[in-house]
Amino acid sequence: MKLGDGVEQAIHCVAILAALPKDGLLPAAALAEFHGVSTSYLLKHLQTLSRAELVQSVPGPTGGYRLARAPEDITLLDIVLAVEGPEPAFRCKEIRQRGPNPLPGYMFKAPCQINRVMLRAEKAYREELRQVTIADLAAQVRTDDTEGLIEARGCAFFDAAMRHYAP
Amino acid sequence: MKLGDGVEQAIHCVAILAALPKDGLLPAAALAEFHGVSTSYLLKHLQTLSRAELVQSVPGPTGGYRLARAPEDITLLDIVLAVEGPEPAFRCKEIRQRGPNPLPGYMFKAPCQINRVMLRAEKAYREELRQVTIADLAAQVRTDDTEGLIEARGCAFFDAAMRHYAP
DNA sequence: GCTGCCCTACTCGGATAAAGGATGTCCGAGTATCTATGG
DNA sequence: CCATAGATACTCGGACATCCTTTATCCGAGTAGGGCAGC
Repeated sequence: MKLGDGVEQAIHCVAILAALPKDGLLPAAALAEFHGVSTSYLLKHLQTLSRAELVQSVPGPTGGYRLARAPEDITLLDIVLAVEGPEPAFRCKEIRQRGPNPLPGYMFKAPCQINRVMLRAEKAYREELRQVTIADLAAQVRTDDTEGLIEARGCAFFDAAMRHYAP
Repeated sequence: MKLGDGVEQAIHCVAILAALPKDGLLPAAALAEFHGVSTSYLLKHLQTLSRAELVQSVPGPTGGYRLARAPEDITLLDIVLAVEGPEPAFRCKEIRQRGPNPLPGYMFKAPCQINRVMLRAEKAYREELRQVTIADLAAQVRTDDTEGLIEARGCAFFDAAMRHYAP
């Protein structure tokens, strides 16, 4: 039961991308430097997000990353599943069917109770994440940032690194 | 986001232990054979459960494992936390505070929104597991096992391997 | 002076090494049973 | 015949290799912009 650091990085990056204007564009190197993490490693996760069609990659010298959808349409669950993989954390190996003298398989047509409960718990977990969008997150940050300092830092950063997307 | 196989093994073992009589006792080798898993590896997890005081270990030639509490007092959450560790799956590294020109720490007295949401989701996950006891699980299995075949297999197995606990 | 072409430099993308944790194995400490011996 | 002491064999417990997933890195493919030559 451990989530990789990539999840946190990915979420923060998507949140940053959501904060810049419609045609904004940020290269991976800038995102990595801003968060103080390894560029090449962050690229890996950004590529994953790109394959999941959460962010869009623009190649070329003035390229970078931008959101592929509106912030309201990206949930935390989308990001977590993209980075960590969609399969559930608990995977029933059906060890109840193994052992020296296993009963025939049709005896176990009812799903393993343990598996059911574990998946139900995981469903609750995902449901919580599904209800939070990147837009919600941004709104919360704006509420907390009463003095506007965090936003100011972001603007300074954008000025230095941001590019414009010309479709 | 991946749970080790040890979790499944541990839960099944606790469920088996809950099914035998009050003074019943099963050695780890028997549990491993019944589930078709590595004995030494299962021992590792049984020791963990023992340290968490979910099961009780009895040394000696007629020793083995038994439950340390009533099945009603053991939840799935207890087992999962014992095996996987109590710390949350998502650990906020506060990368928002890192980077080239970080703002002073007091700016971030409000907890990271991302962290808050992730922990809330995990709380929901744990709450689901907390509400299911080993006794509930056993009751469900009995309901599904209309023909009593699974129970019969269990009895045959117990006859061969079970010992009695003399306090 | 303007236009078109080529070269360069910077971006993302996937394939490739290194590290950490999970998995699997081994040997040591302890105890109830069995055996043998003495009363 | 009974009790007791010792040896034995089987149990759990923790320390030790091994493997695989995760983490981190590097080099290659592609593209927009700038420079240069030609018109």
